Amino acid sequence: MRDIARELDLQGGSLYAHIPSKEAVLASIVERAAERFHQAIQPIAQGPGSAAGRLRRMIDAHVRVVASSPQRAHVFLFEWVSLGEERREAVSRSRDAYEEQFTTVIAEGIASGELAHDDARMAAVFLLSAMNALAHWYRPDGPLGPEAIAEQYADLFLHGLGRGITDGSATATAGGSP
Amino acid sequence: MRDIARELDLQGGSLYAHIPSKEAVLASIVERAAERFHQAIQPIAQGPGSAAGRLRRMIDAHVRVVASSPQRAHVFLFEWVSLGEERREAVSRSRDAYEEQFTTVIAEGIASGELAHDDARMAAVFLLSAMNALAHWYRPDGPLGPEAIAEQYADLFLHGLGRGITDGSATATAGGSP
DNA sequence: CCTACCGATCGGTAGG
DNA sequence: CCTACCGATCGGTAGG
Repeated sequence: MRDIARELDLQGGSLYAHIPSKEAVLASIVERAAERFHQAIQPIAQGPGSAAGRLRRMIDAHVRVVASSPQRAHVFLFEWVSLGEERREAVSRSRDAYEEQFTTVIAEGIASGELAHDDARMAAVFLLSAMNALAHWYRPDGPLGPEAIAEQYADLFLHGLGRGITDGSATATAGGSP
Repeated sequence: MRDIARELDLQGGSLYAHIPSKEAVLASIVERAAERFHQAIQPIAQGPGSAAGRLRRMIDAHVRVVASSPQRAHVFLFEWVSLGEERREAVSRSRDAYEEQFTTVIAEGIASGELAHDDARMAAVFLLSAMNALAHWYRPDGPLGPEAIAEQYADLFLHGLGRGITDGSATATAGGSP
């Protein structure tokens, strides 16, 4: 808190003229970050298009949000556990709803025969786990931009490493994306 | 530290008759955990078998190590960043070597034409990210055991969600594993 | 928004 | 391994 105060040219205690508590600040950061993720994904998940196509765009959107600020993403994705019980449970519900968007699109793809797997929720957890780890290692000055990472992750998720029949959109020479 | 002391029926300060510092204790936990992972994976990676077969067994081994103690895995996988610079860099090298085992097997599979992807390292990061997140959410009393999770993760990694030609070992009714 | 301060807790040490 | 304690730091508050 004293670091934050210094950054604002305030004395430590003076912060509390503006905020109720340290936890409230963390909660605010977490909730704003959550909103960014939801707003990026929702229109795609509930919009038109094949399941695979929507997943590809959802992966791109999610990766972009993480890459746009890995620090903020880290707070949302990993530091929310430090909130008190009440707020932590609210965030937990919000995260469940977010995961559900992925699960639903995957389940739709499975139901239509477009995709193949027997546990849509596990597939969603697998995908989100891989994407969220980006907040640990992504560096804006690294060799790969968010679009390239998103494309590779989409290829890996939709096609794996198997030498299956591809639909033509993936595992190519890694060129233009969505 | 006082919690640890209490658990040992000692006074807080008495701990320091046995250990040099708090960081040394963390380092010890991290290094022992690292060894478990290495020992589980190395003989498989460098042993015989097809690349896909070895990956399947490496995934099973890694998931089992995480599931055998999610807490210990959490310390190794996520809390090593709190170590001082010197020890942190040593752990970082150890983690790179571990990742490299996966990268190598994947690259071998690509070289032989058994697997298809153009960036073996990214594929390894993708896989390890998904598996390591288990340390966040795996519960021993959950519905899925480590074998079932490992099998699903191997299917997802090797075949994705696409409706490609399967090699017969995966995406079946989810029965017996390696 | 500052001054001045609170009680609690932290990792760690001296001396026995 | 205990007693007794160190200096530093923590989130937060009273009173102006």
